[in-house]
Amino acid sequence: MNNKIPDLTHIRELGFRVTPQRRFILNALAKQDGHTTATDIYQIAQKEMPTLNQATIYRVLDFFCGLNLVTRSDIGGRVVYEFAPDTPHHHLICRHCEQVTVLDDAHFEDLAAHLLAEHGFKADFNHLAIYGVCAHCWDKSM
Amino acid sequence: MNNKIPDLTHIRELGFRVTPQRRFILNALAKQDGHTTATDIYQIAQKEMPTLNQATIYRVLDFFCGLNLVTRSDIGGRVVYEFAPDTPHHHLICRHCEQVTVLDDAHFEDLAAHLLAEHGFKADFNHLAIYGVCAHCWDKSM
DNA sequence: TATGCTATTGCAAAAATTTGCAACAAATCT
DNA sequence: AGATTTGTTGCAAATTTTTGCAATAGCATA
Repeated sequence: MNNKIPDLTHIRELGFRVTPQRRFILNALAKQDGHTTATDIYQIAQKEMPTLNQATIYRVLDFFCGLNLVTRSDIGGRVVYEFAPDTPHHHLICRHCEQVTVLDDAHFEDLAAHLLAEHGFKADFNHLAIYGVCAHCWDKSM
Repeated sequence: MNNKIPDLTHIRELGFRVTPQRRFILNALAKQDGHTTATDIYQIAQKEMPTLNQATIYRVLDFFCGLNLVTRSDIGGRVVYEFAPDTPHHHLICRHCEQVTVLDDAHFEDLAAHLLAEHGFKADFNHLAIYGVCAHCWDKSM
């Protein structure tokens, strides 16, 4: 469980505002620790902050993604959000069992250097979703 | 423009059916040559195949993605589909100007080998969307 | 060519997501 | 603390996407 309460104050220096809605949503994501749906957050809000509007949830989620405070990915057809951990990482998603494995960012350093040298493109590999077949499912199909 | 008419008959051998709807949607994607929205297809259908239902479009698009005949990606917040070209490729997307550059699959071979050796994960890097800043925008911001 | 099985479609309703706009409320300045 | 500015929210309507189910139509088999 990801228990640390995310710090939101620094966004003020970027010209944005710290609002109760934003605090609530970021905390909700941090507590969920994993793949959270916009609807998940709405349901949590029904109990703890019933005035929170759905549209706001979508807008805030989008806002956080733009700041890389939150990552958005499409896992198994569902759009899920995740509080962005301090260490960048990625997901290996098995097409068979949909099991998700965390992959360290280090694997992408070579590739990033390559893209910069060859295309002048400064890539930030932020929370990539890589599909394939995991070892377990691969064994079974043989 | 991608003018070749995609072959759909081989899916029959997989136990699926070749329907006019599927043919129409795949051809539409092939003709569009690029990032096509579900709504784009619906609008084309209004003229050329008015009976085609929206739900069918989403279902068929999903079906094609599952077969890797079509790729689905999230570019600038919009979900776009693309007829899967014979040569696998990826997209470099600039966060500033949203310009999309095509990147050859070859860059990922090392990484794929690495994932297989270390995690036993057979990755298929199918049409990745890599975000970052392109050379042009990077220059301007300095 | 006719028949049967069942994958696929259309329809309609539900659910999810986006958008414009007026009201609200953070943050800054006095 | 009060006034001002303008980034954000709530609301309601529009749009997009999903879902259950009955009807349809591929296509394999005879």
